[in-house]
Order: sequence, then C-alpha cells, then structure tokens
Amino acid sequence: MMDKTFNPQDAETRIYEAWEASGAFQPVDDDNAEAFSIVIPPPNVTGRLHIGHALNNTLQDVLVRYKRMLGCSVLWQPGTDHAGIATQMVVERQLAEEGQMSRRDMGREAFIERVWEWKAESGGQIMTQLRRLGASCDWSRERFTLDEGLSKAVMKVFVQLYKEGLIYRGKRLVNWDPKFETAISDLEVENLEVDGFMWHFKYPLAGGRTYTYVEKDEDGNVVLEEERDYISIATTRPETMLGDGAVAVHPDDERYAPIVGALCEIPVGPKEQRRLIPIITDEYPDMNFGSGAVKITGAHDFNDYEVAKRNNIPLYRLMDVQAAMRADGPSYAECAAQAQAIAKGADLPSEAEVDAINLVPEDYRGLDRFEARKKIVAAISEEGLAVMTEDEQGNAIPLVEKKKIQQPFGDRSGVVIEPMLTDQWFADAATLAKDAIAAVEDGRTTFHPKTWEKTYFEWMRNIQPWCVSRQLWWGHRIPAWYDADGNVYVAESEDDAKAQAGGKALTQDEDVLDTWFSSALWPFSTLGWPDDTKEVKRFYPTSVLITAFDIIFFWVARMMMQGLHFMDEIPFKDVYIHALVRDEKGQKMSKSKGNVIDPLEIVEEYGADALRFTLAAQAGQGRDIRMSKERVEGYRNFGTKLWNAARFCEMNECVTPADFDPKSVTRTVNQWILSEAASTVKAINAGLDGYRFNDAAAAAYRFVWNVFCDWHLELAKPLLQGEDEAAKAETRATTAYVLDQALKMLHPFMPFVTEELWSQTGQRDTQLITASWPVLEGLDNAEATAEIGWLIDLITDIRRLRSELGLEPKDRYMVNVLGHDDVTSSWAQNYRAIICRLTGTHMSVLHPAQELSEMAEGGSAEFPASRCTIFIQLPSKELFESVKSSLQTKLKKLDGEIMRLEKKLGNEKFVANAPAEVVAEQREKLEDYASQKTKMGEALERLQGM
RNA sequence: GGGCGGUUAGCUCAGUUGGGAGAGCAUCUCGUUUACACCGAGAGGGUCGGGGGUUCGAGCCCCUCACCGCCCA
Repeated sequence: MMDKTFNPQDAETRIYEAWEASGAFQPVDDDNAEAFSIVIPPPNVTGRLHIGHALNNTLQDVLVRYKRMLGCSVLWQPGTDHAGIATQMVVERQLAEEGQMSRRDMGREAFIERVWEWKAESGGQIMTQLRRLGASCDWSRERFTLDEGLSKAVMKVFVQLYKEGLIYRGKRLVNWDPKFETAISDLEVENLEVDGFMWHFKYPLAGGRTYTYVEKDEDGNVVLEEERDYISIATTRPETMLGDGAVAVHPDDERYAPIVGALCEIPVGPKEQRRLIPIITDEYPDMNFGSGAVKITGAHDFNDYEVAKRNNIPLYRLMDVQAAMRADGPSYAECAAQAQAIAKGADLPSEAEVDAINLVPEDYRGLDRFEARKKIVAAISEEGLAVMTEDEQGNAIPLVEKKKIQQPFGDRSGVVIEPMLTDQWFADAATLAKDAIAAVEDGRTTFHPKTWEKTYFEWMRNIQPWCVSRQLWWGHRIPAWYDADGNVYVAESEDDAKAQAGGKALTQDEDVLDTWFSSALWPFSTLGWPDDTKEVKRFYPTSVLITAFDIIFFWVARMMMQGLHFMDEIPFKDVYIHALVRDEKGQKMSKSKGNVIDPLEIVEEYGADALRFTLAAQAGQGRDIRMSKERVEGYRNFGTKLWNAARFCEMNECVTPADFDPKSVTRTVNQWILSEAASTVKAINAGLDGYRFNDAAAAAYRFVWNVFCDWHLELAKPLLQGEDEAAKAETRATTAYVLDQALKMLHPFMPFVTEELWSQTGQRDTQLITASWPVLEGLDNAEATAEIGWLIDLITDIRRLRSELGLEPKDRYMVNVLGHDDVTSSWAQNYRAIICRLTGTHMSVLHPAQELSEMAEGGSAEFPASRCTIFIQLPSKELFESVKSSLQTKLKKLDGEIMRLEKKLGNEKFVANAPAEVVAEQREKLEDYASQKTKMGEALERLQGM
C-alpha cells in the first residue's frame, strides 16, 4: 500500500539522480526528431538561487520537459558567466577577511590564480541549486564564459569587430565607479533620487563689466530690473566648478543677451589665478530652470560633455581613479595659466595635453570630492560670491535650496558614480543594432508578450556606444598590444600581434572586457563556435530565450546584435519575458527590507513541485508575481490530492491492460472522463505553445482536482466496487489510463511527484521524463459530456437543496426525480444508486404518468431542475415555509433575467445587427428561463394549497 | 519631461477577434461515508477606478480625469 502523502525530501534527490544517470537530460541523437533548444540566461558564477531564478528556470524546465515528451531532441544549455566585478569583489573581500595581501600587493597573475581557486571551491553553486528545483539541463555540456572555447570566441569576435571598424579605442566620458576603479556600463548605474542642495553662485564678469538684468513674468511685465556685474549660476556640484570651461545660456534668453560672448570669472581658487571662461549660447540650458545659465564642465557631466563637444570647450579632468581631487601634474598657477590662454582664444591643444592640465588648486589637491565640495562652498560664501537670500529673521544668508536630486550609484559598489574622461574601448552599438532592430521588426524574432518589443525598440534605437573595457583583472584580457610609441596591434594572440608589429616589443592592454561582451556570444559560443560543430548546426538558432524584462537590454539586445553579426542569423526565435517576483505585499524583494523569500527554504518545506506549480500558475503575462507561502501550501495540497487519487487507484487495482484501447470504452462515465482528459490536453498544449503557463497549469489543476477526483472517482466507485465484472474491468482500465495521462500532463509542472507515482503505479518501460506526451485523438464525446453533465447538475442541485433546507446530514431522505422526457427518465433510473450515494438520500424514480399532486400530498416539496423535477420528502410541515421562500427567491431572479432578455430581444436593432447565432442563443435562453418560471410557478401554487 | 504598464470579490490575480463576470486563498454553515482534514458538501461576496464616447450591446475599443507602479532623461 502506498504512503498517505508524498515525501519530497526523501524522493527528490533520488529521482533527480536517476534522471541524470539515465541520460534523460541530453538531447536524443535522432536526426528525424525536431530540435528544440534553450540556452540558460547565464547566472553569475557568484550567484545564489533567488526566487527570480526559480521562476525563470521553472518556466524553462516546463517547456523543456514538454518538448522532450513531445519527442523533440531537446538541448537545455546550462552554465554561468564570470561576472567580472562581482567575482573580483567576492575574492578581494575574502582576502581582506583572511588578512592576506591585497589584490594589488599580490599582483595580477597570483590574484587571478586565486580567483580560479575560489571558483573551483565555491563558484557556480547556483548550478547545484538548480538541480534542487528539478531543472533538466544537460549538465554534461555546462559552460563558463572563461572556458577555453568561449574565450576563443571572444577573441575572434573582438578582433573581427576591430577590423571592421566596429570596435575602437578613445577618450570618452564614461560612468566611473570610484570604489572598483573601473568604468561600468549605463545599465550598471542606478539613478536614485536623494536629498541634495542647489547652490547659487555669482560668476563676476571680467573687467568689472556690468549689464542691466531684466526679469519678466509670463505676460511680459517687468518684475525685476537691476544692474549686475555677475551672472548667477546654480549647481548641485560646486566641486566641479574648478573644471568649468564655459557658461552657457539659451540663445533665446533675453536676460543674458547683452553678455553673450563676454568672459566671466570662476569664483574659486587663489584670487591671483582666477580663471576666465566665455559665456556661450547653446540649446541645452532650460531658461525656466534655476537662473537659466549653466556652467559647463565637460569632463564631469554627460550633458555638459555634449555641449562642450559642440562648442569646442576644453574638457578638464579634476579627479583621479578614486574620485579624489587630482594631485598630479604641474602647479595650479601653471595649469590655470594654460587654461586661461585657451579661454582667451589660443588653439585647443590635443586631448592628452588638455588631460595633463590639473586645475585643482593646491588647497584642494588630494581631497575627496565631497570634502572638496564643502571647502569650496565655504570659501565662496566667505568671499561674498554666493547669491544671497533672507532667513525668517531677515538676515542675509547664502541661497541654498534643499532639493531632491538624481544621483547615479553603482549597482554593486553603492557609491556615487563619477562621469570620468578616460581611455576606453567602445563597440559601435548603433551599427550593430540595425540588424537586431530589423530582425524584430520583420518578425524573425518575436517577443511574448509582444508589447515588450516597444521597450526593445526604444532602447535599440537610442543606443549609445558600448564601453566594453573594464579596469579589472578577472575577465577576458583585451587582445590589443602596444609598442613603445603607443601604436596598437589587435590580434587573436600575442604572436600575431608581434608579427604585425614587425617583432617590436609589445605590452598587452591592461584592461579586460565587459562580462556582457562574452555573454552576448552565449547562444553560439556554448555550442562550440567558432568551431563548426554539429551542435551549432543542430541547435542554432535556439528556440526561445526566457528572461525577465529588466534583462532585455543586457542579454536580449546584445545577443541579438552579436548573433546576427557573427552567425548571420537570429540567436532565438522567441523571447518570452516573464514577470518579476515580489513579496506578498508587492514589494521588490531585497536583503535590506528583509522580505526575501528563499526558494530553497520553500523547497525544503513544501517540495520543489509545489514551488514550481505556484510559479507557473502565477506566470500570467503581467508585470509581477506576488509570492506567498499560503499559495505554495495550496499547490502542495494539490500534489497530495493527486497522490491520493493514485492511492485510490492502487487500492482498487486499477491498471491499464497492455491492449487497452480508450476508443473502445462503452460505459458513459468512462467515455466522459476520456473526453474531458482529451480537452484538457488540448488546453495545456495551447497554453504551453502560446507561453501561457498559467492557463496550462490551471487546466491541469482543474482537470485533476475538479473533474477527475471530484467526479470521476466518485462516479466510478460503484462500478469499481460492484458486481458487474465487465464494467469493473473497463472502469479500472480507464481510470488507470486517465491517471497516467494526468501524470504526463502534470509532469512538466510537477516532475518529482509525477515521476514517483509513475514508478509506483505500474510496470513501466521508461521513466516518465522520457515518456510520450498524451495524444488523445478521437475521444471527444459530446453525448457522454451532456449526460454526465446532467448528472452532475442534478447531484449538485439535490445537495444544495438539502443544505438550504437545513436537513440533517445523518438522516437519509426520500428523493424522487421526475424526468421530463424519456431520456432523462432513463438517466434518472440508470444513475439512481450513484445519486443516492453522492447525495445521502434514498431515491426512487417517478414515471411521468404519476400524479404530481400525489407527491405533494405525500409530504414532498417540488423543485424544478434541468430537464427534470426533484421531489424531496420533508420531515416536518414547517419546512414547507422555507421551501416556499426558496422558490420565491429563485423566481425573482428568473424574472429579472427574463425581463433583461425580453428587452434585448424586443430591440429591433439587436435582432437586425447581432449575428444570428447570438440572437438564437438568447432566444433559447429566454425559452429555457420561461419554462423554468412556469414550473416554479406551478410548484409554488401547489405548495400554497397545502 | 519622455515612454510603458496597472486599477475586476476581503486578499492575490485570470478574463485572447465586444454578446451569460471567473479562479485560488480567506470568510461563514455543515460534515469524519476507508483515496485524501494537505479532505468533503454548501453559501455569501463585485456600480469590473471616475466621467464621456463609439455600438443593438463595452471589463474588453476610443477620449478624458484620478491614483499606483516601472523604465529612461
């Protein structure tokens, strides 16, 4: 005898190992089988399984198992990426904790060796954790972005793009992370609104020049007119004033028109060397914001950078790699003089020469940027060059607005990102994006839900050059070498580079590539490219990429660009974008909020199947999923329900004979459940084919619980326990057969419990994981569906009446059913026993000839139902009153419906315009209601007479 | 500021060419009849955010307002 419940803790590991050992996770080697492939969006090698991974991988596994059972040759390609910053951070932290030398002290080679040791020991734990979920990846093909083969792909791609002019090196403004001392991508920057200040400073005009400053309101009335010898500038970052190259005003701004072209003085630094900068016009300043005039610091602000480029304004870098104020180079006096010459019209020197100019005065050199800010604000205020306002007491104070400001933070370091002018390698993303955009436009790749294509297009059409270099050690070192003169040689190997350089001594570029550079190649590099492998031929393009929307830019976009460029074909046909998992209150889960639900804890407590089913059932195509334990518990219960259904089958010796043909079944109940199973398979197929995981899960759930368990098993009991051996045999066979189909249908969602039941409920040729997906053709049976549907309605009606009338459950009451026609009369007759059993009543079947009034006189109340009338013998006279009120309530409801339908059908326009079948449907309904009303009325009348 | 999405039962959410408002959980009542109390039977509960429009007919299409969320500046 089977246990009462499934014990996931005991079974899951055993089952998983059996699957893996059997080779079920590997694609079948059959050229006739359709290929189906998914590459896992590679998690960080430092990653731990969180609930988002659980959802992502559950959905992949559902599809993979479904396709495998359909007979496809399925490859689910697993692996991890090397996560440059994250991994380096983990290992550096570990070194610090162990009190060992720092990364820099131990040197590049030793450090990298150390990272590999870390990886061998504790990297890629998420791959083990995925096994707990039941993920059926082909582990024999696990890849890592720094593997030899994948690295070869990276080198090839870099060199080729360089040769094509799609990768270049240059000095550009990039997001600089001062903690990790590397450039990071736009996508790794999180813009947060924080409390900040807006300071207002006076930039005095050169030579004591003055002008009339006039401010007007919207109607053109003058509200302020005064002589000024300065221009007022608002800034949230005073420390960058040192690097100002100009002040810009809008060309339409009349307030400043008189001084455009003039020079003004930056009010910081030693008095003797105050720098003068020009007042220029540019479309960028917003006339209605602040004073309307903005300082231009091209080397430390992205907007300013653009303005500076347009207007040939020099870019003065003020900070070092740790975002401290520069302490290098010649004296401030010397540098300021150089800058002054440029402002006064000297030719703009080369980039490198400008970069060598350090405009940080000695007083501020080496200070942290925020320290420098404080000192600079204090100095300006002291000098009287702050714009003043009055406090509540009327005292003059510097104008400092408290303001919410957008500040960029590194998503890993958490420190404020500094726009920084540095030498970096860039990929020409705009060019690469063209094909990637076209491929989605013409439908070679389709997003599901389609609406995400808008997001994809939006980003791709405004894409910026992709900074691919990182100032890290852990990663693919950029295959570029320099000779003593700074000439660059890009080649796949040092030998090639040397050959190019004519044997000159070379040093390799210190930087590594962005991790995403290698991830972008994942859909083909994992298959063996650039080698011409059979996997590339068979499994590229992959079938679908499953990921969350926040990753569209990271993976989808980049894989599309590289896939199209190097394979000349899309990397995946479909992109399914799933929701984000939030907590039960809809909050994003985060460690700091303490609302993180650990999927492994859920697995521990409820089993992997429950977690998987919960995620799949909630994977509607919305934006997020709210996760709660109650929900998981509910689906755990569902697994138990299935378990007990199987246990019931076992107890009743249900097995499917080898020669069982479901089409030959003759008993209506059996025909009916086969028909229901067939329509359920259709619904699940439709759901999974359309990435409607929740629809598929709901169909399976409803079938197993509300159809098979609630009705089929109950209706089958008399047959299974009865004397009719032929009926018993057929029912046993059918029930076992249907249970098998249910196990198959549920297997993609709940692989463990279904596999366990599969092995416990019969002699099997194969594991369930490799069994064939149900094909239930020719089993639809409308007659059986109508008949059992009628029976179910009747039983439900009688149960409701018993409950409404408050009849004692332990007492058995006499119930009679009068069929309104020969068909229902015989149904009532045939199902007499089961109706009694499921309603807890005694029952006889009336013949139409019998007088209704006789029944009434016999103490029975009458209730019209579907195609029949139910009589219930009441134990007391008082109950007739509640029968009356029950009938009256129903009559009222009916009247309402009838009125609504009559009005509708009385509307000529409706009859004229609506499709004929809709009109006919409404007519039928009206007739049905009307006849019900008549019967109710008659029943009531008879009751009144008593 | 630009873009996207949401607002349906107490809660979480489905609702795919416009034609009977649904599920799970929660609540209430009843019940231990040998598959299952991680269960069974029954019930209550919604002006589908507000307003306007198109239509014979709108949760669904259009306009508008409000509120909430996300992404990008």
